Amino acid sequence: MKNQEFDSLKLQNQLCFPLYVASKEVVKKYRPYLDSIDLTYTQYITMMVLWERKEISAKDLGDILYLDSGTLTPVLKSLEKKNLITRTRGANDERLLIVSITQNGEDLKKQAVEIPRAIANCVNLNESEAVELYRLLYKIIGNNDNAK
Amino acid sequence: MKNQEFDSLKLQNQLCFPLYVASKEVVKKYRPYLDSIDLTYTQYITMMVLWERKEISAKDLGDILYLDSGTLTPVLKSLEKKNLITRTRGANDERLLIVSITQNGEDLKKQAVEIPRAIANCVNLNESEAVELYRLLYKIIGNNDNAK
DNA sequence: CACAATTAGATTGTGTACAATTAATATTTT
DNA sequence: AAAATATTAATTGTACACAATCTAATTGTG
Repeated sequence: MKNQEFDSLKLQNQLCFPLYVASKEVVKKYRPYLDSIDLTYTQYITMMVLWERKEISAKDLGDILYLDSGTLTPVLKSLEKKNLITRTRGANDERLLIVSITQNGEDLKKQAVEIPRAIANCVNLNESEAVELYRLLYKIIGNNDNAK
Repeated sequence: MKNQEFDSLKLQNQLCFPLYVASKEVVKKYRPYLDSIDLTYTQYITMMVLWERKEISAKDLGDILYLDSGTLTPVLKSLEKKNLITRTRGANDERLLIVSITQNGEDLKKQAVEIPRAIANCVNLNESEAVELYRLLYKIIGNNDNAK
């Protein structure tokens, strides 16, 4: 009886914990593939946005990736050092940092294209499970946005 | 046609990304509650194991939490400094670090018991969705173990 | 027993992740 | 227009997270 009131404090009963572990474990699965193209996971998701958008402000990039400038600034500097992106200021608004993909960055896309499939093969969810997980995760993320 | 081959590289099509974001966002929700009892998230999940087990080796703790000694060593030292745990060596095996909860650590449990409910109220999934998310996450984590 | 192999934890180095602060620029208000 | 406010990045400080390496202790093997 008395113990029941503490059951919620068991690791097994917390949704946050498997979320935290699954996230880390899946990111870890990317590492060998990302090592081969010399990107970290954070650099990789940054490049994924650039592969779609070519050019974007650091602000918009942070909104998409859920990362603030404290995280993004060093990531963007390291990508610039690898000549995958350039960092310039906005012409109309000097506060904006404009991130643009370079030819080098574009070329990297061809090497990265095999990665998602390789990962999908590691994460043994079937199609409908993956769709459902995707939906539930975005429900959590979406709720969060509303709270802002 | 040609573009389709790159669709997998869109952030929206990657399962890893919402997993990574949801994990961070949910952990972030814990922060105000954990601040009030002066614990970080990593310290909190460590204490959760201790609230159940009273005493455990650093090795077993790392296996449960999916953390290695590089992460765990400083976490345990900080918990020791707060007098929530003690760190001693195994009597039979000097290699083992035995982590034991203190009375202070036990007392903290009473203050922590409200946290899971508060978080559950933030994460707007209904019961069956939470159960399904839980199952899918552990399927991912479980698969991973098999690969080891 | 000796010695090779294994195991557990600590250390080192790199890279996030984020709160809080700061600096520069732009916008709004009076 | 001047002053107050807001916005964007960069910086600073703390805390993971993990690979790689190191040290000490234990176990396995001949």
